[in-house]
Amino acid sequence: MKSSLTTIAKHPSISLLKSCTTMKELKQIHAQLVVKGILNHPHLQGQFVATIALHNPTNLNYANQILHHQCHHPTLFTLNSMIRAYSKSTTPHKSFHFYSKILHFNNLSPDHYTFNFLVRTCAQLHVHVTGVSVHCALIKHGFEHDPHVQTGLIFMYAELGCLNSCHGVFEGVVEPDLVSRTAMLHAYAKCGDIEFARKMFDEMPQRDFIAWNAMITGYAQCGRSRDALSMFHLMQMAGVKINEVSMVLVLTACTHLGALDQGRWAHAYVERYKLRMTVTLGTALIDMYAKCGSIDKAMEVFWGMKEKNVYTWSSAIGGLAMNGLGEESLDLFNSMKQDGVKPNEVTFISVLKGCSVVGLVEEGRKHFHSMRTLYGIDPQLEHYGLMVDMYGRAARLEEALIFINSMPIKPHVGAWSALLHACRMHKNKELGELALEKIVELEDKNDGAYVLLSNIYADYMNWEKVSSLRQTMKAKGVKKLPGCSVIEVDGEVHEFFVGDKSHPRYDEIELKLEEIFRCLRLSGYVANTSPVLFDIEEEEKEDALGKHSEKVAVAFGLITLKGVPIRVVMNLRICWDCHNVAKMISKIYDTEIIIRDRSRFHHFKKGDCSCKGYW
DNA sequence: GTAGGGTTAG
Repeated sequence: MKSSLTTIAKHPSISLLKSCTTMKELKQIHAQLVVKGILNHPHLQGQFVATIALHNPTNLNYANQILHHQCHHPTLFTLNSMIRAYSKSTTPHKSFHFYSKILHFNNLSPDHYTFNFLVRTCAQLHVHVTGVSVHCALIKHGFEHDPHVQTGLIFMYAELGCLNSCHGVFEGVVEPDLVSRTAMLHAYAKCGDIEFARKMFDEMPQRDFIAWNAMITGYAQCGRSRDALSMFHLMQMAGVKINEVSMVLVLTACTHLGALDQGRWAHAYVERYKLRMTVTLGTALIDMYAKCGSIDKAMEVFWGMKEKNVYTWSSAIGGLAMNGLGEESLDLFNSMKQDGVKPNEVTFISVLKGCSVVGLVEEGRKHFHSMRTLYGIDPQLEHYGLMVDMYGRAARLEEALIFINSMPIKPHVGAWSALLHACRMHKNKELGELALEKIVELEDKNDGAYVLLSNIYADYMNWEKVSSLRQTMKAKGVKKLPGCSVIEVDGEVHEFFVGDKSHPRYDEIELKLEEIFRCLRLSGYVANTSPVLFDIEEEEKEDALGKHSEKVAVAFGLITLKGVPIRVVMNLRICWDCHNVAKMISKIYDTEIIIRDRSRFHHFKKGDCSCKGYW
């Protein structure tokens, strides 16, 4: 018996399996096993099914069929492998089918592996009751104290947003180690308590590179990108090993900050230390370059990547669209399909942006419909919002309204906001009023909507309406989100909030701003004070406008960055006056200015902007 | 022969 087992384990089919890439090859081996009548050998069956199921997610159905039709007595190992494979798939709920099989066979009963994989499934599913039932089941079967299962549970409850439950599980861990502590740190960060996560990190008896990475992730995910970068520098100083995951995190932080210099530094670091260029790392690089205004470099990285997944393609398509290169983004979408990569809902967000930015309405409609007909993807609110935006930019406001009214789901703030933006762009007061009404119905403190409508009134010099809108905002307690702009100089990130004078070189900046406005006025600049809602004198309005964070950041850029393009990232949409000023500065000071606002890039050069006045 | 912590696009 022993010898026959060894023979089977060393069966050439098994070693062949590992290098199998195509379905055809797998089927050949499958046929051999069936012909030789050894598929039901417990050991071999497990190996075969597990290898197929885990090798490639598209093989899962095949593994499932084999199990269903040809394995009459599946082993625990085989069924566990199926649960494991489904827990990582896009249909994790199917894991439960195999769990019930384990319960159904009298000779089988779930073990610690079963529950470990099942807990992963629940984390993927994001269904609280299911998670809790699995937790109860594993207690019943006596695996509550298994350290692997416990860590899995902490991870699962973190995914479900139940910090208390994470805590409960962690308290039951007899000897917390590096792994369970890191899982807990991750849970705190994931559930929004970053300070406590940090406390936990600081109090850890030892920390390895994964613990550091988890802490950096925590900062990056709650929007504290600067802290994420500082943490990375501390990690370097502590002499901890830095791997490609750390660099993905650094790049993500750079992307959010628009910190191109530090992003370039990270790229150089990856090359110098020959870190593994994984798909994730490559994608993070593409996204960083694209969102920091260096789209050529982004595409260079993109074309240099051997392996690309749907994230990689979507990033590149979205990056091109964001940089105003709509046609190129659509070409790339075609290449993606030719490459056999199936687009998902995020890809279509990028594609629709590409259509919208160059006004390709018919093409956009075609892609929108293909989502459901060709790919079985139900459009989400974002997709509807982008369609409205597309009609709106193309000055087809009535069609935009018809589109909104024909939505099968209740139109959201985003759809109406897209219409309102279009109304501002094409100066349509009546539709603008309707859009605001709808937005306020849904979200009565939406500052952006009030500001936009008041801008429309201001375009018509209807100051009475501007002022009455201002009163309404006051009465309802609507507060404008303070503008903030970020600029990177010599690898250091400077943040400017509107009205904040705390920057150490603020006096110099103020002098520079005065100089800029003197030059601008000589060239015929008249401030467009319409975005200033306050009930103040014209001169003061101009002053408030002059202190918009993007202007302060650009002024600082002019002082510090001689002959280098000025790159600014801001949190709001750029206002019309700042847009105008940036155009003029680019001409008068003969400098390139690249501003990334909430929705897109503006490349200012020789008095013009790449957005051609549409944003 | 299976398992625990960190990563990418909106």
